[in-house]
Amino acid sequence: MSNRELAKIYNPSEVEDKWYSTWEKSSAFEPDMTSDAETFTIMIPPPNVTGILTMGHVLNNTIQDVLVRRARMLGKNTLWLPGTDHASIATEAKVTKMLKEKKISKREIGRDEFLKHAWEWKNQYGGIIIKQLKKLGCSCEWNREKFTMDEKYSRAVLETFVKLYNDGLIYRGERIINWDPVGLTAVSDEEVIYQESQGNLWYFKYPIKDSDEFLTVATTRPETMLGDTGVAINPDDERYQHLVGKSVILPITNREIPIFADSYVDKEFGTGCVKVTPAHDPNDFEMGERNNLDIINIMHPNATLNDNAPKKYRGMDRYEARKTIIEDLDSLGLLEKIEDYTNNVGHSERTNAVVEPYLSKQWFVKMKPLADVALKVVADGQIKFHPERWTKTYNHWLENIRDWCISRQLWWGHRIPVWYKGDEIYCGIEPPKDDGWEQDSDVLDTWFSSWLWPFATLDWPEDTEDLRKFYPSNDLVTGPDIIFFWVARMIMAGMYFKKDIPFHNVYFTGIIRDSQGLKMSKSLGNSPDPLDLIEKYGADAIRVGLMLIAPQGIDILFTEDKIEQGRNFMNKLWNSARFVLMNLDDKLPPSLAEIDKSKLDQTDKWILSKLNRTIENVEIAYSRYRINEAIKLVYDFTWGDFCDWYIEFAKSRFYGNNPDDKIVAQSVSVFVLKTILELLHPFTPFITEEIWSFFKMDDESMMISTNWPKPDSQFINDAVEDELQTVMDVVSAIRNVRTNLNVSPGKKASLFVRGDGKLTTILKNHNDYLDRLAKVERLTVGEKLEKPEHSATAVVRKMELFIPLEGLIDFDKEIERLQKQIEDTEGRLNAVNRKLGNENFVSRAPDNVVENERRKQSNYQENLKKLQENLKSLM
RNA sequence: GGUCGAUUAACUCAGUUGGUUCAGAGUGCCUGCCUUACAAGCAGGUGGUCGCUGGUUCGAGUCCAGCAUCGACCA
Repeated sequence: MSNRELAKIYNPSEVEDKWYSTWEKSSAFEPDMTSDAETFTIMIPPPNVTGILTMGHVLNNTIQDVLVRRARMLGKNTLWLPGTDHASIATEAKVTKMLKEKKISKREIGRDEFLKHAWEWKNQYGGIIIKQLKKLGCSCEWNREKFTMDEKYSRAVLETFVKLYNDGLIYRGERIINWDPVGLTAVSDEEVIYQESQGNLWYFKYPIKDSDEFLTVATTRPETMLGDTGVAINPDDERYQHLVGKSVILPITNREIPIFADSYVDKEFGTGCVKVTPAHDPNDFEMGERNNLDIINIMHPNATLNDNAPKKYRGMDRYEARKTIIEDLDSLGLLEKIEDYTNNVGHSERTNAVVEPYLSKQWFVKMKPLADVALKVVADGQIKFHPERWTKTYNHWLENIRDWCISRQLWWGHRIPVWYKGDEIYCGIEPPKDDGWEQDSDVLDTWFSSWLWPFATLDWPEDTEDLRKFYPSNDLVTGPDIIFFWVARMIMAGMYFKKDIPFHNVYFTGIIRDSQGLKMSKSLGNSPDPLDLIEKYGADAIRVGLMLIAPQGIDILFTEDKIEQGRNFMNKLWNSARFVLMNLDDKLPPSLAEIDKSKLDQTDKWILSKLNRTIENVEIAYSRYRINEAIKLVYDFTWGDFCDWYIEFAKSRFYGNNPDDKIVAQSVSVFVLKTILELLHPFTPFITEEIWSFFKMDDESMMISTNWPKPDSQFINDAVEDELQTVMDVVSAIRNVRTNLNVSPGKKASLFVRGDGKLTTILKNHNDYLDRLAKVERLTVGEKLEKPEHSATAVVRKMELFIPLEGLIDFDKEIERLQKQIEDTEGRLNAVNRKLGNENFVSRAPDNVVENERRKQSNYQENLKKLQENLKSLM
């Protein structure tokens, strides 16, 4: 114990860095490799190496830290493994931009030189977010920090590629993929974000060959008509049956293309005739395959028109070409009409460019076999989702899974381990030995490395001790927005490569929004910098403020006053500790275990009962992953029970003249405070460690490695809780009277209580407390006591309280007050009477429920009678 | 169009298995207090037909159906 006093106001910045480095120095975050204790593992969702801390990260990582710190206190061998991913597209874009500013062209310097710059950039700016997580208090095991492009990790990525290739689950194919014409790379289906936009539907007339007739097609992308190689109609469509087998002359190009029937065509949409462009639309591509159509690619990778287009259009951007083609068809008299049309346009997640469906040769993973296993382990409960409803989304995606395009036309990432020589293909971790081979120039999708995160971070495929000890992990905490990108794929990878689930529980957080309900984003500028908030309020305040409003999987509207609530709570806790400390003698009191239990005051028993009840409920909350409930319980206990009542009760004993009792009060205060610190530590690590240092005994460890409190049911005592509740109700009633009648707070009053002896004895026994908390100077009780003149009245638990306030009492106010109470009681009584008047209720509801209603009825009746009598005596 | 959420006090949100103070918390607002832990505080108070309409039930904020509004994801 230290003799220092606590400052009047808690100052977080003074203590946070101090404790963080103390923890790090003492290896508090490291697991014990010699221990046989049960392990607890969390793998951090790796933030982008280019990223900075957002409110989303704060939410997510606070939850992880809460789980991890509690597990550590529960004595588990705990590993929270941190790291970052290489974020292929984002990083490459950033580095390219940086080079451009230095007038260096990526293409000119070439791949190797570019990668040198990229690594330099990564080493210099990457991982800022890691330092920020430390500011937040995250107790990650930094010695094991991983990056998805570490040497060992990269090897794991290549290993999985080669295995999947050899197992026939990876193939190369020419398909329509989502092409990002700005990033100049393919992206997967999941990386396309659809946004509704106001467009048009253009109706074009295509002349039918050897006829004066036309056939009208509708399209949202007129420029693709240059690549049309057919026109399709539904086979059941009576209107066009006669045209099947004939052909149209494609305007502008004057190419002859067939009219054919395909059941894909929707009779109701547009005219029921569809222009078919196999090289530029996935559905058209499939129709093309079914019907042996030509494939004509009319675009360069940057979405300008290529040499397959007529000369006039070559080199035009797709939108310029669109405009020109519409004009040209119009002047040919082939533009029938234009309709407004709302369609969903796909944008690249990274560059926001409009994605072009584009025919291209790419690498794919065959997903069906992987998906089936992943479905099973969630369906049979091996992996649980919290909240559970996300399993529906998960199942739906997996049941309709499509193959995963994993090649990216980028340099920053894991280069595809495939080499070509003529028609020969070689796939292996090491390059082929002989000459003449050329490696595939593409890299792999970043998610193709992060889906291995749960085990590649433990140095798989090596059979390491870490891997044996810490896989599978326990909990994954992440946002539902990456359920497909990451969660589902990790489950697939775990089952395929490790033959075991990667984690047991998945906790899906909500998404943080601003007060308008908008998603926080850099471009909107509506996201506060968490570091500013930490600076201003302290990390603990942010953590607790956020946890209080973060129910499972529900979006969170963030405003700074939530953090203020957290800060206020920290200050309250600080001051309660300050109070306890300043009422100790020179040393810590004996521990609760050393105190003779028969010496405990009723208020001691009361707070211990409340405390143990709280611990029990906190346990239940954790078991259900109700993190917000757990913190709320501790918050309410600390503020509402310990500070508002127990400490106030204890003042009588601290300032009284019974030294033995004072020591008991000290012991209980310290015990309860320390238990609060234990319950709070996962949420507010810094302040609790700081306060702990003032109260810890010499043989006790740091807060971070103390034991998690166990509920002790022998302390739970309904009778004592009820007894103290009576006292508290009387105190509240007197305060109410005093305030309403404008009695100055310091003025002492007498109290006369008429009521049952059993109840009034309780008040007698707690006379001191009534005095201290309600300024009751003299207490008189009796079953037949006369109501003193000029007294205000209140009814509490069938007792009538009379407070003589001669000269002070304002009769009108008192009448008003009583009338209000009468009205309130009448309302309650009516409700009960209605219930009991219902014969069905009385005969069919369980006895205890009916009994309870009867008890309420008689209470209300009695109270009402007393209130009415008292009112009458005033009128 | 499909799936899943949300709708409770002026605001932001809790509310488990339908039944005990279940109609709550924080913020705001009103009144009074710098009461020797804390004004980032204390005491007291004002706020609500629990989105709408039906149904099940002795009993519905809670379960079911439909509808409305908002949102997310998917097509």
